[in-house]
Amino acid sequence: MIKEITAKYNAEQIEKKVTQFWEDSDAYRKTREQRKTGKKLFFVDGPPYTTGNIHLGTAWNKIIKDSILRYYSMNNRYILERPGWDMHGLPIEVKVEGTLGFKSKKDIESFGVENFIEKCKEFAIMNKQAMTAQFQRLGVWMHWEDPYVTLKDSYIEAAWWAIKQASEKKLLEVGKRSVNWCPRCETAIADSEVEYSDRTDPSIYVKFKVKGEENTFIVIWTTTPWTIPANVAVAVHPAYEYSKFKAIRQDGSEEILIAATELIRNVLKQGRYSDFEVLETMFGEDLTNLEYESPVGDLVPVQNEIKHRVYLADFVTVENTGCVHIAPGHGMDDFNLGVKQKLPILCPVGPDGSYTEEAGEYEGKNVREANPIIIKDLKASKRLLSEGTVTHRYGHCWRCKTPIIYLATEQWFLKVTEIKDKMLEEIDAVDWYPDWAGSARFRTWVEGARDWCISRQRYWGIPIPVWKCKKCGKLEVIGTKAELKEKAGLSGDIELHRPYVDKVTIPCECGGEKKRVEDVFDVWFDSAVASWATLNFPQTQDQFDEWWPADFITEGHDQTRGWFYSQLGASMVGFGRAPYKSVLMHGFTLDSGGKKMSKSLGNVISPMDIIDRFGADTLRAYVLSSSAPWDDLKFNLEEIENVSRSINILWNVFRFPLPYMALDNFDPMKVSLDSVKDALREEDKWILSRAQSVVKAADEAMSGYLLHKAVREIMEFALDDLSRWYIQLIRPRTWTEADDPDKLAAYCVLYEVYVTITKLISPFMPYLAEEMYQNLIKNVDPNAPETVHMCDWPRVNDAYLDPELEASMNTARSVVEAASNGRQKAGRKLRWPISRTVISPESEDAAKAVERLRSVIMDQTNSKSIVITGVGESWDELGLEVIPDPSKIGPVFKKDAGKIISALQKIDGLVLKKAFAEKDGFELSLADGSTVTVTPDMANFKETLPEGTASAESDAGLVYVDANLSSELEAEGYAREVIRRLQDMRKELDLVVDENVCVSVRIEDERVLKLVETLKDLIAEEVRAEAFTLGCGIEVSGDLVKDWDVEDIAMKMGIAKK
RNA sequence: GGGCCCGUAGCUUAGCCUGGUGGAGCGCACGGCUGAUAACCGUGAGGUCCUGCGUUCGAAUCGCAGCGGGCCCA
Repeated sequence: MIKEITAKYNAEQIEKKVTQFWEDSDAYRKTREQRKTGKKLFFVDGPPYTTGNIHLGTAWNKIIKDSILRYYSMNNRYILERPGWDMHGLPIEVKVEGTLGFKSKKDIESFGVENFIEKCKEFAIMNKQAMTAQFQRLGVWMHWEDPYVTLKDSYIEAAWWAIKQASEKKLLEVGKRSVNWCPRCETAIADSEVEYSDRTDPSIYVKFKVKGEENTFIVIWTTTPWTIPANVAVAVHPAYEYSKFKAIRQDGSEEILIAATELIRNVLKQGRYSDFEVLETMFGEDLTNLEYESPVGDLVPVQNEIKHRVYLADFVTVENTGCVHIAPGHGMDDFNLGVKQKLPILCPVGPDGSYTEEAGEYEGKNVREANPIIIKDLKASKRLLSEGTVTHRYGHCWRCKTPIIYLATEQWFLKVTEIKDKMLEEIDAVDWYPDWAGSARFRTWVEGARDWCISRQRYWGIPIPVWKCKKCGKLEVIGTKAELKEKAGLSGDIELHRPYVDKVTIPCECGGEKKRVEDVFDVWFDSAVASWATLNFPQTQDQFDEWWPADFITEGHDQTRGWFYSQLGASMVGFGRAPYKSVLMHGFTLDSGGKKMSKSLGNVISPMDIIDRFGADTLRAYVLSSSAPWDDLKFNLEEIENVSRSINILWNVFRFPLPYMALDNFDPMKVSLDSVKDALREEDKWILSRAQSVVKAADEAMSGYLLHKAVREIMEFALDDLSRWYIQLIRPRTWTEADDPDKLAAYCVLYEVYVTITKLISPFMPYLAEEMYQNLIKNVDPNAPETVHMCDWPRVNDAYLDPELEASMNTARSVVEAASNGRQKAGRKLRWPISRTVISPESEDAAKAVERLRSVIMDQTNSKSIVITGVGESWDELGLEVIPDPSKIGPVFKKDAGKIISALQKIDGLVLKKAFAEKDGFELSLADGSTVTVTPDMANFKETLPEGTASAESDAGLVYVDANLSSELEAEGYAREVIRRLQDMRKELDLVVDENVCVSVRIEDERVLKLVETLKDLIAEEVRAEAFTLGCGIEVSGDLVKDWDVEDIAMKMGIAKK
């Protein structure tokens, strides 16, 4: 049977109870199991890093996923969705280093790689467990017991398999390149791991002395003085004009400088020269023979072995000097130019960011610390033209925030540039939500992509499965653990992590021994293989054949460069196609001011705090409804409170009929909607239609992943249509005590609508939906599915759809609002009945609507009758006031005009208007007995309201409220006032709803007393008074006695409990 | 510096694709209701639709330029 429920929505209690229920009933597993015959849907979860607690962004991400999957499941999709965990990589190494107090790789080496790896593993597993619990509290249904984890050997094999594919397809390459390097982590990092932020660096102009020319210098500019020891060339633009000019100082000293002509003034300003004289102009290409001397040759001997020259390059811009310092060991462009021109790739800097022996005098110094020393040396050798600082965007390591440097080192690359065209084709084959996520954003990113540096000189990651012969240099790429064991001649099991796998050697054909190259993969490569790793490929084939590729994935827009990209790249290598068919790109969570949440700004909001305060369903409803998925979400606590209030109303809606239904033993299994068909009122049909329309709208929204629209539609229906309207309309019906069909009809309709709405909210507010479902449906129907999440999504029932009725109800609601407005103008409270509400409909449709919903309007306006005039006609009781027009009367009647005006104002407008309608003049009698003829242009008309009435506009047309009181109406008004106050006192006494009482009421005003006496029985019945004394000067007593002022009439009321 | 997205009332937003007097919710003020009651309803005030220029009879809507915010990149 349907049960009564708690007065207040208590999220914590409900969520606890439902969680327990889901667990006890094995609800998740059964729900998936039940859809086994449905159409398959393969979802791949983008794995969060196991580095700590979940944050608002990851919460939103999982909530979106869960809502969509629940919706799909209810639509009979058989879903595969293992949650994933990204458990390798620098993010975790850096955290573990932090807890151990490590500062560099040396600390790790002395701690022992094996110990370090175990710590990383421990850390990742611990966080995985904590984060799992947090996701579960959000109500997210995924296969938590069997997630995919990147640290498992089987997962590692999935990555190895991919890299072997790359090798076989000649897409894997090893070579020396200039890469982003973190001197703290002592590893290469990918472009995608570089984070840009402002930083202040030196800004220096340096003079490179031209060989064989006295006192002549090329001027370059740099923000990295530490790269000067690695300089091998200067680049100029072939098409720019350059000048050789004499720069003269105040003291008369002179130098001959070379720079772009346009930038001469800048160079002069920087060097504080006072005058100049151009000696010669030329194009960049004319400068290529120029040779120059290193400014630090004395300190860095290797510099003296290099022939420094000027080269041409298109990347040179008209900034600073137009001559660019080239150090191929320390810059991407520099490196490329170096390769092209076969320049020496000088890189006198070690992995820890300190100069090597090659740097001569600077050996051992850290490059950042070396900046001021080099500046000092340049100054000493008179090669420094100017010195300053500049604040610019500079790359930092995404994990430890150390400023990156570029180092030319040996690295492994995936040759993305070779498969780029096919990748772009695949982008077009994928469905993107919104469309521009793929067509604009992702496409632009892929178009600009470079080869992907996938090697890292670290410990905690998937080891790169390449074994290299120490003797002959031959490389061997291993695809699986079995292959490795076979080739190495191993029998027992091995773990594929470092350092264990490093110990495995493979005999080489040449008689030598192959050892693994020491690098591990870029952690982005881990998640890149998730779509097949989660299907246990390459270990098994059947699941892969059955499910791959993914039907759907969804992640934040930062994943354009991340997971959307890495997956596409790896999958192109492995299978030559995209691993996903459709992608929803969602936004970021920002603080209320639109700034990103970060620890340093101190504006981070924990989703767990929100759940503790408001519950998971509230957080879910909030993040889903407050913005379109792809827009950023400005987190706003006030809005959470609003959503919380809305859910409380939904709870009240749900709760409202339960006591009555319980009292009446209403059993929806026995009384079907069909059986009360004939008793349905218009409003019943209306809410049934509305429910269908909402299902339709929600379906439409969900088909484009417009979760915000779906949730808004549903909530609006619950609040606006159900709570604010339908329930108000049916309240009196639920109070009738007899078993009349009218009440039953209301129950049945309400029940039907509740069943629908319970299912509608279930993907979005799964806990609340379950709580409602168990009481409303499972309690009365033992054959119903065990959980609401096993139910089918409501299907639109066209038989209930009645768009015309929905439109009519809107009109009727507008009329009621207008009447309410009119009452306010007339000063009559709703409690006091009015004799008539008059509606002057402006269209046939409006008239029909009002006619059809006459009884609704009558009830809600508390009117004794509803009068509808003809379409377009005014209410015939309106008066017509004549407004004379002095500007027309004056010229005709001159000094008599005043008399005419006052006479016109006095006559009945209706008479005058009628006369004008018949002929063009009216004989007006003046006060002195004479008559004049006035013409239609001399008078305007204004409608006037009868005494005691007021009007307001509605969608249907003008609405008039006749608030004039008859003694019957007045009696009822006072009676209602008395009833309401007695009810108030019953409430105060905390009486049970049907508890009888004894009531006494003293009214001093004789006239009012007489009026009230006429309705004494009604009052007694409404307040359940067994004994009711009413009179003037009587004794008032009881358990509660109160004095009241009712519209300036003093009353004393008492209630005595039985 | 580039790509994409966002900018509408104090706050959160609809409308923008397809041009025609900007609509909600919250908050505020006033009023109402009182067997959902720590709930609910009505009315009102509140808008340079980020700014400027352009297209057009007409621009929140289309175009261009700029400003602010976000993500990504250089």
